[in-house]
Amino acid sequence: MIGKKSVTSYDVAKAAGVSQSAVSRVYREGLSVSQKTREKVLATANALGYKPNAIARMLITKRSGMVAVILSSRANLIYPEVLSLLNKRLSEKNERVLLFNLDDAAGLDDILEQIWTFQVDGVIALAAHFDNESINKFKDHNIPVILYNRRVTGNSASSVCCNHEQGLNDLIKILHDFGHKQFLVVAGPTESDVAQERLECSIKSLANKGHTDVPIEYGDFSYDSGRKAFAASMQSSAIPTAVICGNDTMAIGVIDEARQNYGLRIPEDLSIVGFDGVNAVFWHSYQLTTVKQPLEQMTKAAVDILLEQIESPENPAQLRVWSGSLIKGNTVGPVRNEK
Amino acid sequence: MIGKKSVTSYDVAKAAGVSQSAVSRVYREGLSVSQKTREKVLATANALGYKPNAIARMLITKRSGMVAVILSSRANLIYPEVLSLLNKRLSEKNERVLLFNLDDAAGLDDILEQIWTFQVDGVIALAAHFDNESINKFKDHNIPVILYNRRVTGNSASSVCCNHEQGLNDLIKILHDFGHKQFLVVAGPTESDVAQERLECSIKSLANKGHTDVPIEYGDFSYDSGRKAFAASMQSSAIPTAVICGNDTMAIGVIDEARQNYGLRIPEDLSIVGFDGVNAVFWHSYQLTTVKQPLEQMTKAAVDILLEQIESPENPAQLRVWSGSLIKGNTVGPVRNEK
DNA sequence: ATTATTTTTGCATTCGAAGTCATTATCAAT
DNA sequence: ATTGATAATGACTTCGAATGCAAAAATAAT
Repeated sequence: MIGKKSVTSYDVAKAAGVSQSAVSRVYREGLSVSQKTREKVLATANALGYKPNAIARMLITKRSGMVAVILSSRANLIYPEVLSLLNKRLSEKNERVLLFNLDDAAGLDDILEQIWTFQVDGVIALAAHFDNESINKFKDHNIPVILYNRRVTGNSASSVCCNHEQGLNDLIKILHDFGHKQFLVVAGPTESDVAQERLECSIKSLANKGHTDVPIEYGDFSYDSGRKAFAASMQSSAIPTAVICGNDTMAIGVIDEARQNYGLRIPEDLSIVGFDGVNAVFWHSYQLTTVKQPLEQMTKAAVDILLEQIESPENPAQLRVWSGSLIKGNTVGPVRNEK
Repeated sequence: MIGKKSVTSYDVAKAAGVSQSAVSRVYREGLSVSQKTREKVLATANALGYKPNAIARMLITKRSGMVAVILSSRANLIYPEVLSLLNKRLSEKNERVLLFNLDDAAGLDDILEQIWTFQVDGVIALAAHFDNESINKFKDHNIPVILYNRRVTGNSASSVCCNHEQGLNDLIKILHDFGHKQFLVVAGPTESDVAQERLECSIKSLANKGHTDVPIEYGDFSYDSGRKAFAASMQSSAIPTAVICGNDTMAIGVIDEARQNYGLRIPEDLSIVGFDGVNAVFWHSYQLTTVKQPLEQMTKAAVDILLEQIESPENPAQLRVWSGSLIKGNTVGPVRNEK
């Protein structure tokens, strides 16, 4: 019962009375095989239950048909959706997803090692801990990399990004036009590039409107960290009337903290904006004003660019940026006149 | 520049002045190599940047070092967490995750095909559309399968499950003890086994307490479907005082629908329970009473059992069940006396 | 020192499909 | 019928590491 040996192309060849090469040709595109042989091979292959061995094929063709996707298990709620979209698109292109979790810088070497040995065709990276030095290693190994929401200096890797600057400009314009003057920025973890970029864009955009020295609290993208950040801010001297959060989940935390522990009404007493556009922003209790990342476009482009680079590695790296779409929720309103 | 050819064991062998076999042996466990050669090989390998080619190794050893994880992109929020945990545990055991998305029955054949050709060492399945017939095919291919929250008749596959019956008994006992008599069950999609089992357990448990002919509304595990289900129920003749939901996300939808469109207070006017224990149940606006799946235990066991079956395929399939832990939120209370 | 024993080592083969190349069959044109 | 052009075919080699086996070296026992 362990004698289950798999059917090989030789078995099919023998049974069909042709050569192994013939069998191989039948299973590849655009190779010269007569109609007769093709049918004969397909028939016997079917009868024997033959399936080409992907491993053997990888070895000789140097194409594994696998793309490494690297992500953090961080609280950033959009990653599951991104992953699902990526997987769908990649499988349309006949590539599989080999998944890697990168939570702290320590695990990086291990993952890189595996990526080399598994000879993946390409890499899509969504992880936070991913330094420039590592990115350059991929060029040495001739493995194309697409960065998701992370620009890189130099031309070593392509990237697809949401236009955080534009999104935050939109959000901050609304707040500014409503007359807000006391802001709080709740930033994501410092090791995250996305968090960093959103923070910088926020500061810059606020400065453009004449708001400087805006206080900053740091969180880790999680609900609880949003609550803590707001609570900390309320202990300080500068009480905000508008909070700009590094992502939606923290924004939701801020909403709950403000309501529960400070009796504030949203948006009458406090305006709050987030970023990402996760499902929960539409929930009635929150209705967060935020910017939705164009995930479909971004993932589609990520896959398209990656495949293009796999086919033609000499093509230059490219950067593509999409604007997010503003979601007008119910968490922003005119500043209340302090008595 | 395209001449980047990878360093092979032969290259190392030549440079180190030993045979290719020697190099190979250095990289495997428990094979006879002298201290001297080991060091010599390791040193030159390091100098040349040699990394064993996993593909070639797979071909000869018949172990791919990859486990297929099959999941639906369904709204079930715990999957991302499960996936992350599985990935972590599997990588500890030196196995990688090859990811497959199964959303409708149509895609199943394609996925199976890929699983055979990629010679994965095992499969962990969390997907809804996964019929018994397919499960049996794995036995033919000698590929062990672990089902997540899905029991199978016969002994063809192992499974790890949350004890839905116990969890629902706990929840329903609370509702019953509070005097509820008018129930509504909001079930998940019929094609999901988890949804099906939770529905059956709910019906049975309610019947044990003397509640029969309980109305049922069906959703698809999403927030919106929870809202719709509750709205539909309110159109009917039997107005519920307690709602038992097939998962947390739908329960949250029910809460919002009840509050927003029917002006009901939770739990004073309506009691609601969910199932899963996702993060959002702790959010202040909801504080859902629910049962948390023991994900850590389940994922750990899934991986342990899988590895065991990979090592010893003759071992019988096993079923392991854990009780979930009750989360006492704030969405359950005594039934209000109708005027 | 000699034999017996164990440990190291390299040769040759294997895994399964793909691709090169020379050969043969097929068909059309003259 | 003969030639030329094209399509189809199979023998053989390749990818890179693992392993059975026999030979060689190192060690132990006598």
